[in-house]
Amino acid sequence: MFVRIAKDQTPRPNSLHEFGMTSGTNPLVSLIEFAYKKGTEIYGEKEPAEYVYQVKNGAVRSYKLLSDGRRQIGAFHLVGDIFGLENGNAHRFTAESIIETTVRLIKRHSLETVAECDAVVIHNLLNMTTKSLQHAEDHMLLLGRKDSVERVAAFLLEMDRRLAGADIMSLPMSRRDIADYLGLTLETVSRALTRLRQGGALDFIGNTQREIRLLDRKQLLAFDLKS
Amino acid sequence: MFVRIAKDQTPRPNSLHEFGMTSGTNPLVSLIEFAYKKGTEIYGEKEPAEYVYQVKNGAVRSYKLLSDGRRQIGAFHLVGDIFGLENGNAHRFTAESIIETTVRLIKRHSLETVAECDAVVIHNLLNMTTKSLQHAEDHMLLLGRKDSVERVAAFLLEMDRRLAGADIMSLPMSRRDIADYLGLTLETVSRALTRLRQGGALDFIGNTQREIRLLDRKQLLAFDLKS
DNA sequence: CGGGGGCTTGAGGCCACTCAACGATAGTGG
DNA sequence: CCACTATCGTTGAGTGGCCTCAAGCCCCCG
Repeated sequence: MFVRIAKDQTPRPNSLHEFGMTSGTNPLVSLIEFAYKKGTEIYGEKEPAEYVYQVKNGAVRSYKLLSDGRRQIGAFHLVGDIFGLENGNAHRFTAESIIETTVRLIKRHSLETVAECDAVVIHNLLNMTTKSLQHAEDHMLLLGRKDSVERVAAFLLEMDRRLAGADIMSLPMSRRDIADYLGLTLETVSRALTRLRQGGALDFIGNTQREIRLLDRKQLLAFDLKS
Repeated sequence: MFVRIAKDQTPRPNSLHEFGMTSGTNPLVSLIEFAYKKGTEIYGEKEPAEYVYQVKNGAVRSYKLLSDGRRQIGAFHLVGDIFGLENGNAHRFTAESIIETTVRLIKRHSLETVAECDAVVIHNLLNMTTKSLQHAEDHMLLLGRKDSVERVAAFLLEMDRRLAGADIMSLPMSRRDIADYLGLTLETVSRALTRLRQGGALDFIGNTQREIRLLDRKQLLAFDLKS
């Protein structure tokens, strides 16, 4: 692991911009980068929330554990996503890198300082929190009321949307991660994928099973019978 | 159904206070009351969000539906709770009164107008949204990874906490509501309650089955093995 | 080449669901 | 006051979907 100060001043997918700040607005906000090897804990549940994070490269899982080891992944954070944003003082999830991952860090304290003065910033914080809430609400419906094939279909469509673009999507997470996200076991996820493949909705590419091409989005959407 | 202007000026559990406003601060905010009979829709999913609501009396369920009728209740709103607060323009749940219910209404537009000027108000909006998010996150763990008895135990403890006080808690919602909140069927909820009763964790009071006395909170907490 | 991790597939079991019957309660109208 | 009905809750029997356990394959990597 190594730390380095962000050098590139390209104002592209920039944390400051995400929060509604221009680079010049506030020199208080320190913006550093940090790299994690695959499977490294970024922060733990109930740890004090010192930083807010943005994925620059890689992918992150946020999860809760029960004492006997059962795990529920609440969200995957992909390139560009901001995570670890807490309103209280402690993190409510454990966050781990799924693959080799680089994140941008913002000191929470400095963000709060800015937020107090700047209505735009706090407005953006509200928008981000609302987005997380919306995702959680949809996920409750999935976890409470959908069967395994419906869950996997919804997952694929979500990843297709969020991995934005590529005809073939390359999933960073394992079957176990997907299972713990969908409230299933890895075997059930595998069987659901097989059924969808046999039904012609998708196909595996390459020799690893994490590259998937969606052949029939309509069929997947048919499993996504929202309201 | 009837509408009437709120007469009582007791500044006690007052919507304005909840949003961080004193009564005198802003005369723009209209504060009216509305009464719903049992089982009445307050607003529907995807309807434009014109009002924000606070339960004065009664209880409300917020739910999403799948096209084939499967229902997931995302939250119960009890006395004092604020609901229907959206950041976007549309409601993301359908809200229905569970029993005869009186709510206070605030025009969303007027709230937004105030929020733009008042940092305290928008800060409170952020806090409320965060609270909802936290609840949803915990509920995902329940729906994804807990068995039926654990879910029912968690539900009872939540209601015990939120119905605040009374030794005997009087649940406003039916077994079906509880089931749709916990991602179970009503029969499974009933069986879980029976098991907990036979285990000595609780007891039914009266001839209706909705009045429950918790006899052994420790036993219930033992099912609530969080992290 | 051996070992380990990830994925698939099969066999069997269990927990929650489905279907059904029954009792209790509350509301309704004669 | 008493049927009559509808609603709600419990309980039982049987089913089914997902989980558990296990084996085997493939790929990567030392």
